[in-house]
Amino acid sequence: MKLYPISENHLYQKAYKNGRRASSRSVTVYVLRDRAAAKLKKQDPAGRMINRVGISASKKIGGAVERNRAKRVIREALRQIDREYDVKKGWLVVIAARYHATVLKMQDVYRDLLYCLGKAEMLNERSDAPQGRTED
RNA sequence: CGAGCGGGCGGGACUGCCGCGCGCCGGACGUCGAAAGGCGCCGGCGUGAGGAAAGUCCGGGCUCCACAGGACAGGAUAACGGAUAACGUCCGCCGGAGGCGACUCCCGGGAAAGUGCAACAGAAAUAGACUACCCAAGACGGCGGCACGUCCGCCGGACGGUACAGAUGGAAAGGCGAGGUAAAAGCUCACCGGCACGGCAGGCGACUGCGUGCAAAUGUAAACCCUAUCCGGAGCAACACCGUAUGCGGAGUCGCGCCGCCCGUUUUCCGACGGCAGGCGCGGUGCCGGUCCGGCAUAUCCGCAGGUGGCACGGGCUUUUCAGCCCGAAGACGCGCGGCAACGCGCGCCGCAGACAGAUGGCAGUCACGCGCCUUGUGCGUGAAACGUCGCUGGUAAUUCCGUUUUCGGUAUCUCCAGUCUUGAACGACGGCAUUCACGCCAGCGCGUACAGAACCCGGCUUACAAGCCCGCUCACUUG
Repeated sequence: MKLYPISENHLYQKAYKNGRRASSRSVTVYVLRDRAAAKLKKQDPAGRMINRVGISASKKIGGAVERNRAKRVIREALRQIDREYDVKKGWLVVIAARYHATVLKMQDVYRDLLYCLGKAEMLNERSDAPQGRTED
């Protein structure tokens, strides 16, 4: 999956204010239905629905090295989840890193993120979902 | 070996799978398009963080503001000589301070232009006279004398003279000695110290040594200040271009006075009122990012939202034009030469990441290094203890030989007992698939591998930094 980043600040504000929220010890996830999803689908050369994702790591969790590390780990976890599960499309997803995201291993962040996405009702039921990983 | 001083290196490595940014190539794919091509997708190749990328403290390049005006304000620097594109950086050197020394220092204009401040203590704080010392001269008072005067002698206090002594203080207007005096004082002299010099010698110079002269001079300039030198301001969120048809926000299309054209209302006219293009003056506003002077502009302008460039070395040439070639460059590396050094010159060679929610990663494994465990080990080594054998010491019984009448003494062999780490004495050698302990090594297991992420680009400074390694020098000792 290619990541489509959110660059507009007001979209972050909307997601924080109006989005569904789910948090764990390493990440907090905000999701909000993307009003521009249809337009983006039309613009997309492949004509697919996409999620726009923004990963936020504040200065609270550390310096530039720690913030980058948190973002990379979260991005990698999200990539694996997207490959192994059926994530709903057409949403704004904002993931805010918390302090533990800088310390934990990717597998731990993966579990946290999966839990949060499930709680935010972003996962479609898929019969082969949990076992899909092994079949690959 | 020990204790230090100065400088440098280093910044984990590899493999597999899955990914990311940028560039190039390929594609029979998707989409937009008339096409060229754009955007995407798939595949391949190349490339992709630091010594500090950090702090943003200095200096430059570059960009714009009016190519940068005048004055003031403000800021920075501060011995001297050099290096450099430049610097507050670097090198050398001078004086001072610290250290036995290697060496170090966020030590370095002016307090004989002015203003200020100097707590406490102390008699006194930048000048004075409290205690103290002194009556030689002068003044005053008292007493006495006679030759009675503008006289002489004695005494007094301190009007007066002095600043030697006085426990303080960072500092008491040089120190110490001699002379000198009524008492004293650089008042005079010798030595030492200080300051000055258009004096001599050395050095490019700061300065040093010598000489001559002088007696004025407490500290503080990280108090104001003065002197010299330098600095226009802001920064890539600069700035340029394309879109600005659009959205949002802000300021405004102006105020007063005078002149005056024209129009309207009213009016018989004069005149009054209103409108309006223009001119002049004053003001306002904006810009010339501190202020003033001076200048420009005055109707639309400014800011924020998008994209491209800046910008990933620069420039030029060319029918290989998504390419090729050439030249240059405060840049990196190597060699040579010059210089004590910073550094310079010449030659060779390289010429190297680039986003805009921000790429350079995730996971697994192997190895390296460090630390811990080592009651994880049929592991290895060393040491100690224990054990065994031999030796040795003491005792003991028997036997041989010698001395001896015998008791007994000596000597050698040997039995048994006790001992062989501190004693009365011995206090050593060897051994092990075997016991215990300690240390080290090798495996094994576990943990750790720092500080930290380019954002226009260079030169410095400062700060952060795990383990490890190297070079030069100093002091102390000669075996703990």
